[in-house]
Amino acid sequence: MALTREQVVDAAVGVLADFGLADLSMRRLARELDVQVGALYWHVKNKQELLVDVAARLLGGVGRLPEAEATPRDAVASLATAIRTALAPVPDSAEVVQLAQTMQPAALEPLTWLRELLEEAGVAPQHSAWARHLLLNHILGSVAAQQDRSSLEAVGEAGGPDLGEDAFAWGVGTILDGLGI
Amino acid sequence: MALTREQVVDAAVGVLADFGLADLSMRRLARELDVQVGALYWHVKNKQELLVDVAARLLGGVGRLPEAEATPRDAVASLATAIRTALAPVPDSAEVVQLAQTMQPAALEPLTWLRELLEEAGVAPQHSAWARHLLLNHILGSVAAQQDRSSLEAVGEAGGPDLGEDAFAWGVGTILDGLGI
DNA sequence: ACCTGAACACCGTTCAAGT
DNA sequence: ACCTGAACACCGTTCAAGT
Repeated sequence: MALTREQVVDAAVGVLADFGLADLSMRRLARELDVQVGALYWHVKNKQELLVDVAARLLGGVGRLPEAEATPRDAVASLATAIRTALAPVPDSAEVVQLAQTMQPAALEPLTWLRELLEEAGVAPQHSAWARHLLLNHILGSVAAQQDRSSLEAVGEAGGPDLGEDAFAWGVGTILDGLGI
Repeated sequence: MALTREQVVDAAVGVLADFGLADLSMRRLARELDVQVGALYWHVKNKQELLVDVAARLLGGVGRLPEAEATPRDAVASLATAIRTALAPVPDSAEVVQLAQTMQPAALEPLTWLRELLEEAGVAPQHSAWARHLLLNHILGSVAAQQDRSSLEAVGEAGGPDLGEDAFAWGVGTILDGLGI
């Protein structure tokens, strides 16, 4: 039975989740799938395009409205937290999402919802794109910092102050305060 | 006359500034310096350590207090802007600084001043490390987004909304508002 | 349509041996 | 002290040729 693009993305997500981006090579993927490297290029144009699919898959489980929120501000905070929760357990997920977002912004739906919710919460349309970026940089930075910290700990080095859930929630609150919503 | 570590860092900064991180390889550097690859490893432990030096050099021109600022808040905003201005013209500088900051936070002095100025401006010590991260993620995200935009334009693709100086200043203001300083 | 085999043009790092 | 030469173990991508 022929290999599918789905299977290639599956394998890529698996390697990323288990070993990180440094180990996610086309050749490693080919080995994992018992196929020659060249075969992958029939299913994906190149590695970057594959990573866009990987990022989309990582965010695939993030729903638009997990539950009816009390306030529009809570809806924004809740989506930001859902995105962070989806990325947190996957090493280097922030880098992958950043790359995907640069190459194909429309492919990452939950990130576009962020802007819509911000506008619904009262952010002016001229500022909502900037506000989305502000929030997204905080989410991705928070995920990356936490992962760097745990990998340094694994090597026995100190990792600076804790940048876990508390810092994340505080940062989201600070940004939303600054936006006046 | 023998090669020096300074010259290796110089060459690395040059290649980064002119061609970007993708072209900054140890072998490319060796070619540029008319030397064999192995020679570089007498002067630097590995590529990552070299990139920490590159990042420190990029931020080396950022002074602690460019001028007496009217308010502590202005001092923070002014340092943030100076950091951004130093990084903006160098492709992939945000990635390099992020890497360096993860590996050797103390090596990047201007980034540590950020926290001090935030405390002087009234941010509580328990929050100043988080606040510094918030601001730094905005600076680096803003630099990266602007550079991605211009490289997409060079390839003839649309790059989304403008994320230049206006967006940067607005973001800094929003964060400082959120901090209540 | 889908894959193999093989090549092209690269990487970072190490290290005996030379000067 | 400082560098060369050469190797080791990798990369992403392409493409004729096979089935």
